[in-house]
Amino acid sequence: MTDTLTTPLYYVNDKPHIGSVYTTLAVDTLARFERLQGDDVMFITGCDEHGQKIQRTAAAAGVEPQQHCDQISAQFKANWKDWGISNDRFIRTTDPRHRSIVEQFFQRVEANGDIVEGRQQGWYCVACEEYKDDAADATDPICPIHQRSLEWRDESNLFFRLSRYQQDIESLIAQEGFIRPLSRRREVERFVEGGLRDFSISRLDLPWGLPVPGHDGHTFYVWFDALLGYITALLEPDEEPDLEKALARGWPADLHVIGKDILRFHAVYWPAMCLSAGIEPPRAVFGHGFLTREGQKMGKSLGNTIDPARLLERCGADAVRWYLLRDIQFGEDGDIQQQRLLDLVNNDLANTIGNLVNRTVAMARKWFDGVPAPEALPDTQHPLASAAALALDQAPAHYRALAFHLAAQDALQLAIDANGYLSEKAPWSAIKDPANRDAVAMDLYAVLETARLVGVLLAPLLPDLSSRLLMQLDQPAIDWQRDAIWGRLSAGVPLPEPIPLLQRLELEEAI
RNA sequence: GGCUCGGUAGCUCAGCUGGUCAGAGCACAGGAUUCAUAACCCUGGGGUCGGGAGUUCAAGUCUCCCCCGAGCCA
Repeated sequence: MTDTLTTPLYYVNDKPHIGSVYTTLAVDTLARFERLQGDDVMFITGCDEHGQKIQRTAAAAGVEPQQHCDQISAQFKANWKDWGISNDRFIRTTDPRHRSIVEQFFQRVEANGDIVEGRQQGWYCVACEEYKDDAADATDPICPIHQRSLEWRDESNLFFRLSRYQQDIESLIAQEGFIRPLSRRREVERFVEGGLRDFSISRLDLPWGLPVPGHDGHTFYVWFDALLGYITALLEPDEEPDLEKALARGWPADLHVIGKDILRFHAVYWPAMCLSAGIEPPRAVFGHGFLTREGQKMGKSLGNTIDPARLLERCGADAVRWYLLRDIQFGEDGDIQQQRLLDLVNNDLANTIGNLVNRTVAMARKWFDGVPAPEALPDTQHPLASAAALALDQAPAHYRALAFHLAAQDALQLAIDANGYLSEKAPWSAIKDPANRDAVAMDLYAVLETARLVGVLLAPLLPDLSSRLLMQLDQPAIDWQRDAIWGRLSAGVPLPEPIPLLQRLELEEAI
């Protein structure tokens, strides 16, 4: 059974921004968690490359649309590599196989009687790729989102008969867990209650799009073809594009993770399209919040955007992942603050966790040449074993619920407990009396074992830091089922000289 | 303009169905300690819970109105 997880297929209008990174880091964390659990995961990301907006952006840059798409999507691909994203697929909607999948899908929908011709006239925003509801006699209406003039369109389009799926969609979104977080569900419910209207799925005279089979001059509306990318992505590399084969490789998707702004497309339009084609709708959609910066909305016009590449270079993936996923409740809006990023990364990662490992390994080496081997290993009654059991019990549920901030807390609290335990036992004093040697050995073993479990707990969230941590204990984690258990740390083995897990961040200038 | 979500200590937020709910972390101040990345441990100050009215024996916690922020729609 494959768990299919997706990010949105990012629009190649511009290079990756921090919001795309945020979404992708979250899905990466979930994907890593599931793999550690032993689940078979299909993690999909990619790019959405059609539409008038792309065509015009390319024209403005003086290049062919395909060339533009090649450039931008290559940036996305490289970007995910730099961030260490563990995606299994990177799909581009200009992949030739995608066209074939879209055609097959469309034919099913049409055969089902859900495609009708209609006339659409009104004011259109190219940036939104959407018709607006401004009055026909309006003079020079402006798109409220993009602050740009709308264009008058009057054309014959193909429509998808969404209205036929009113009941199906109502019962789908009523399902527990289909729309998450729960606080976002009502918004969609209200929209659906208002009555679903058929929507246009094609455009005339738009060369940069996939042609609609059997309807000369029509190309698919970007949204119609983009969402199908989730299915195309399931194909094995170089596999012939067959819809059934693709579906067999991991459909339905278990979870689409998206920004809250495109919830409707994923929770309403897309499931209806699937139903029409006789395909199971996705199992769940998670709409997360937006990021602001120092209390302000980020935007080009404000000049306060964050360049992800620069952020990565300055801070490193561990630090950014920790800050974004531990400090912001995934689902809610969040504010990025540089000082706070520094405080949290330095306190939590460098001081609390990093220093815990460093000091404990140092003591173990100094007095025992490695992991101590006390006469009796601390059993599950040990206070740290109880603390670890609690964290190991809670963290999986937190990861599964995409409550990354809570999963982070689970691991962090365990490290805090271990630091507290060290203070309480003060092995550096106790060791001065040879009579205490075995007690100290037991204490240090317990703390090292706790540190190891902190590393295991952090593996999905901070893969790099986690592997460095486990390396220092000479216990690389491979499998959660096997390693997330108290007492697995081998006693009596030598330990390498400790290296600080994470250097404290110092940022003079703004990121 | 309509809908949805949010507005709790300087900052980020917990507070479910109303009665130890006024909390945590960070920041700040003081103390203790030396194994360690000037790290770790302990203690403390600080908020009329966006504003107003109402329901109730009792309201961050319910109702109504208003203000601010975000998203969706018009």
